Amino acid sequence: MTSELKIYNTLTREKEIFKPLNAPHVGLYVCGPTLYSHAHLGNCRTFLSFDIVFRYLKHLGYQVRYVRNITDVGHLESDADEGEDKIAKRARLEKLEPMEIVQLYAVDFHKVLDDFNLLPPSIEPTASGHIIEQIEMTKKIMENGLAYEVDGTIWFDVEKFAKTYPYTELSGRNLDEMLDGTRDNLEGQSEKRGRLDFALWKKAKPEHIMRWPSPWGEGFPGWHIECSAMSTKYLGEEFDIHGGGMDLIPTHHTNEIAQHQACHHKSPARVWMHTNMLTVNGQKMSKSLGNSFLPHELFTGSHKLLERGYSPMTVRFFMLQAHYRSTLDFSNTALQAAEKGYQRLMNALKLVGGLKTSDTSTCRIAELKADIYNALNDDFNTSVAIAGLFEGVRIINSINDGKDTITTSDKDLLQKLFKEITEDVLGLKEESGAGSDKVDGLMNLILELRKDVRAKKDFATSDKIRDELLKVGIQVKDGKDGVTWTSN
RNA sequence: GGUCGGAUGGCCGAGCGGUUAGGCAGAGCUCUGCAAAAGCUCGUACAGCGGUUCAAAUCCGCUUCCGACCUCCA
Repeated sequence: MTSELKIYNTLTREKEIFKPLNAPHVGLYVCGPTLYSHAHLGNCRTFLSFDIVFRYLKHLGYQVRYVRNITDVGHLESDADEGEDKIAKRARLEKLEPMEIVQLYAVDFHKVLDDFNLLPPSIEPTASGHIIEQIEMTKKIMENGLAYEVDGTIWFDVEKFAKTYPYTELSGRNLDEMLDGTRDNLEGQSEKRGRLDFALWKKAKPEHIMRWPSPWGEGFPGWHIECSAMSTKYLGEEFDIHGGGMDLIPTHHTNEIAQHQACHHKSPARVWMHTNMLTVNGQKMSKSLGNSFLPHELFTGSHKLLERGYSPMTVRFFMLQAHYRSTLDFSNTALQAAEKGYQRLMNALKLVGGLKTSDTSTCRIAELKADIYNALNDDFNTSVAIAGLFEGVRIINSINDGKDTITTSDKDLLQKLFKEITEDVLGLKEESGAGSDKVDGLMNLILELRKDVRAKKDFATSDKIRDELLKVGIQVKDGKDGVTWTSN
């Protein structure tokens, strides 16, 4: 019926047919957030993209174990040796326990992802909960001769590693140029042998709050080792998909692969997926540039660049209208367009169940279904899938207007398709107050009264009801077959 | 500076060798007490300059802009 699922693999730079290592099981690992501040919208886009991957794989019948870590230790501010743990620094500033901060942002993070209707991952491991695994992995890399100790800190020997393994495989960079470009700065970097070397384990300074005992003294794990340790623990030495934001490719993911190979002599993931950045006025949204949006600023419209607020589902739909490997630019007009489109889609979804059926169909539902699945199979092309859905919207409205007809079996197919793609795969849901018994009851009463006054041609009262309802976000529509209403 | 990506109609955004993307906005029509909604019709775009080809938004080259990475970043 439809094509096979193809996924763009950063490693090979092409779309490949997806073949799980141990079907029907699929292992998916995504680099999660570092919890030292609120997650901004750019972060959300990445997790949303992988939410689609997770949902669609499940929809196709795979049993997916989706692991997304939480980084609550490590992550140095710079790779200079006076680098300070980001979380510890923030803790000192706010006079809070590091774990208190982590907790604060973790709660916020989960709340936001829930607002966006992201499915929780199967496992959400924390770095602090896997110190032992990280130490064990570091030991093994040392045994394999690819790491060395300098004063309680363990460094990964990139140049030595690169003699037997393709270190720059993922980034496509030229190793010699990378070494050339940085060699000048080696002075003052006395601890490590090569400028590209990175820490697997860092010695803790006396003032350092987060610290754990290790064979090399008290310290904390390096910036990349957590993902290697945790992905191996929960998904095995080799698994199907590893993902994250594009900006992780040259350093984090490159080093992750290196560590993993140095330890297990094989590459961790078969497919590497990377999402593109969210931009504002053409520039990457990032904390350091100060152009990042917090989700709640977007929902309430409190950000200075926003004219008003936009609902989580509007934003979700907006992001899904672009492909995950393209940049997506954020603006008021784009958001407003998405809001309208999203509402139109949801209205059709509500309409489809009540469509009148006929003996014949004047629309081709099977074809529409194939188009949508082909789009999703083509590297999760939600943009094209949504275009297909809008073709369905047109069909639904047209049947509803009595201009097209549909058979019972076609209607069932269309309804199933709409429900599954919109709700299960794209994760869009109705978010208005509609649907609750109380609101429905109130609306039925109000519309009943309005019907009475209209029968008496009291249009002044009739219009007043309609206008006042509109002010609270409920739109009344007088159709041929009675009155309907929508809420936003 | 090095490396790698982009430039698509008023806006957002797919497509990446030949066929309509889609959404929003705009215009007209139908329906309607009015409105809204919905349907139909219309806008015929691919940064510029060369080249390859029967055929290019899509491939190649050059130019101009823009961005990302090279330092933590989703």
